[in-house]
Amino acid sequence: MSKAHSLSDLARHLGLSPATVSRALAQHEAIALKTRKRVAKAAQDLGYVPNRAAQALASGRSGYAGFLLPLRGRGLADPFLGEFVSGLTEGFAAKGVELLLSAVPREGSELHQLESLVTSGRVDGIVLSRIEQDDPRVARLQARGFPFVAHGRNGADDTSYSWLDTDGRAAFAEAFELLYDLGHRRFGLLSIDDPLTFRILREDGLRNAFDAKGDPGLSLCHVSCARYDPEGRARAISTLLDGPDRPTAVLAVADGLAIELMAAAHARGLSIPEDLSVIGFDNIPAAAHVTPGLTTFDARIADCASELAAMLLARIAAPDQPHASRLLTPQLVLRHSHGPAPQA
Amino acid sequence: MSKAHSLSDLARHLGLSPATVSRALAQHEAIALKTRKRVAKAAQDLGYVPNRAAQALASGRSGYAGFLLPLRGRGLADPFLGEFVSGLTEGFAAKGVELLLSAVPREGSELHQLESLVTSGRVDGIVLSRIEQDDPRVARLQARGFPFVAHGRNGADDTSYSWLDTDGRAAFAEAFELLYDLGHRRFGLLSIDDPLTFRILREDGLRNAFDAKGDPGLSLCHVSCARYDPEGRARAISTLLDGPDRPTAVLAVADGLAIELMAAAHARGLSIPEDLSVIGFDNIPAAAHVTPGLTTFDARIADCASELAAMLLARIAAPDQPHASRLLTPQLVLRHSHGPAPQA
DNA sequence: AAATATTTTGCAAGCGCTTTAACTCAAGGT
DNA sequence: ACCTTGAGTTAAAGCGCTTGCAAAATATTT
Repeated sequence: MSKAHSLSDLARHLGLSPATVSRALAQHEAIALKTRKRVAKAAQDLGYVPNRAAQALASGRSGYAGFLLPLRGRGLADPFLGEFVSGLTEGFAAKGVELLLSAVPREGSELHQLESLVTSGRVDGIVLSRIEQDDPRVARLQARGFPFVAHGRNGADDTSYSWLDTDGRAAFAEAFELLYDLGHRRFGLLSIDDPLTFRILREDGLRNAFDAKGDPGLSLCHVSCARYDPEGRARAISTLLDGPDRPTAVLAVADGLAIELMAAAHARGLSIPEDLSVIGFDNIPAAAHVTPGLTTFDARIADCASELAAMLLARIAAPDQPHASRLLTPQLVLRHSHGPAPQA
Repeated sequence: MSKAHSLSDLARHLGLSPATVSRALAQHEAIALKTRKRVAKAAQDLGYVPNRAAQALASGRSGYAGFLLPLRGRGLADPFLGEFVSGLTEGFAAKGVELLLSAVPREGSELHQLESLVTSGRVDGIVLSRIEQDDPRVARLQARGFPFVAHGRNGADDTSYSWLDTDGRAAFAEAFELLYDLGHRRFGLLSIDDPLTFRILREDGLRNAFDAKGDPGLSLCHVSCARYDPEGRARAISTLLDGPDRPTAVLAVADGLAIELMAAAHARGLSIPEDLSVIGFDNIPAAAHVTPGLTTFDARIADCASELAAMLLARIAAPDQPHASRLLTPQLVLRHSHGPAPQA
């Protein structure tokens, strides 16, 4: 049994035309079911695997989905990205699509990369993560009419593209209520200063809940730092911990920040949760391993990612459908980094 | 200035033939440097980006490198894989190549996946990680004469393919000496039971150093567990910790195992390093964050990965060159999980 | 100036597949 | 018996690029 290396080999072997074989393999309705089965069997037996480049060239679709991996920061060693990309890969794999990981150089322009990814036809669609306010990537892709889905959204009810997001606003409000009920009155908010929408929404959630109390005894110390600047983070944490009237409870917009805060607190001889309650966001694996376990919100990152993969494939298949959006409510994971406010 | 969407558009615009433009963009020597510059400028100005599928089809090279991501286990949330894939992506990106992440389904066959990846022409080369003894993937790829590089090696001096490895044998011997000099005599070895070569080499290193002492007062308790089985790990750890003559020093073949061991020891009221010294391998980020900091070997995973990327590209470019191999010596990172043996 | 060497460019043939439009053939209708 | 119809199949035209070979243009030699 000789191997079939190309469609026409296979067609010849079957006594059919390449056109029919191509359609049969693609499960076209027009081809008799019997023929389809016969072709599938022969393909299997002869070990025929279609050439991807030829398929792509002829059909105009590459069969790949793209993700831009920022090399700034920790890359996939960032627990968020690791889990996210893993989830994407799995979500796409379920539909036989592979993920093209395109690295954004440390100093390079993400937009330029996007442009080339799109116009070279390397991918049929793109997943964007960590959406910023008025994200230029979104604008660019929209202008091109290129299929994409985003993890995160520009405004609270943006329907101009397809997105999936975790309701950080509700989550932070919930966290505030929890801590308030535990007697906390001096709050800290540890955030970042990029225009990432997730931190803005989380901050909003806290601030709204805070303001809604109308309690004059309440204070909120909001500090933020650059995302990739360890010293900046240390400074922000120091502002929180070393100022007068140190907060008794701090919400951090991401687990990584929360964990750093905990370490800094320990270094200062504070104990958690007795002296300081800390709540994070995302539920990265480290949150469970740290001592005490970090109370945080489970964003189910991998699930979000595979859902996004499915959404993208749907968009690619039907670009004219209205945009889908999905707001997931993260579950509060109660561990041991929060507790009653210390007695004054 | 109208956009050039295809090579021939660009050629027409320049008054050259597509052939010349193609060669000019590829920096062929045969094309006058002046022409090359002129073409490059025009391409830039008109925003021309070559179609990747067409290039691939015509040239027979896809321009992608492949990596099989096992979905079993933690995917990229596994700190090793996250760092590794990050490093690969970066290494390839440096040469303008992208990484195709092909997921291996939880229950699927990695070999089948490999086969299809290769014969469909989706990738020009493949990076294999976590090599096993007599790894079937290696055999398959060798049989096909398909370019690949491996992280890890079959035997200590295998020259039948290109690999890069971390000298775990030397490392574990070094760790043993360190602990021996600190007075430890009862040793534990926490390993896994897959036929992965890295654990075999590390075990070897320890055992050789152990045997070389010829000290009758020395004992070694070697336990192992399945890689993805939490209960199995717990059992193995229990064997180590709860048996008679508990070891005073344990080497774990991977940081993850070491960290689990530390947690289990803490749970049993043992303190580290007073009651038990622990040394791991890889230096994953968590090793630094755990308390006490884990003494381990820095495998510089990301660097290995980018080096592997470069090696693969070299192989793809010159498949007939002799195989390269590289043995890196990991640095011992002294933190606080090891110390003098407790007094009997 | 002719002949030869050298550099530079172009022609044309694919690469292996998809897809439009057309074709064949057997069954059903009148 | 003839036309219609629709199911099943195919011929042929690309998709946008690379590349072997040949041709044209220019430089060098005699």
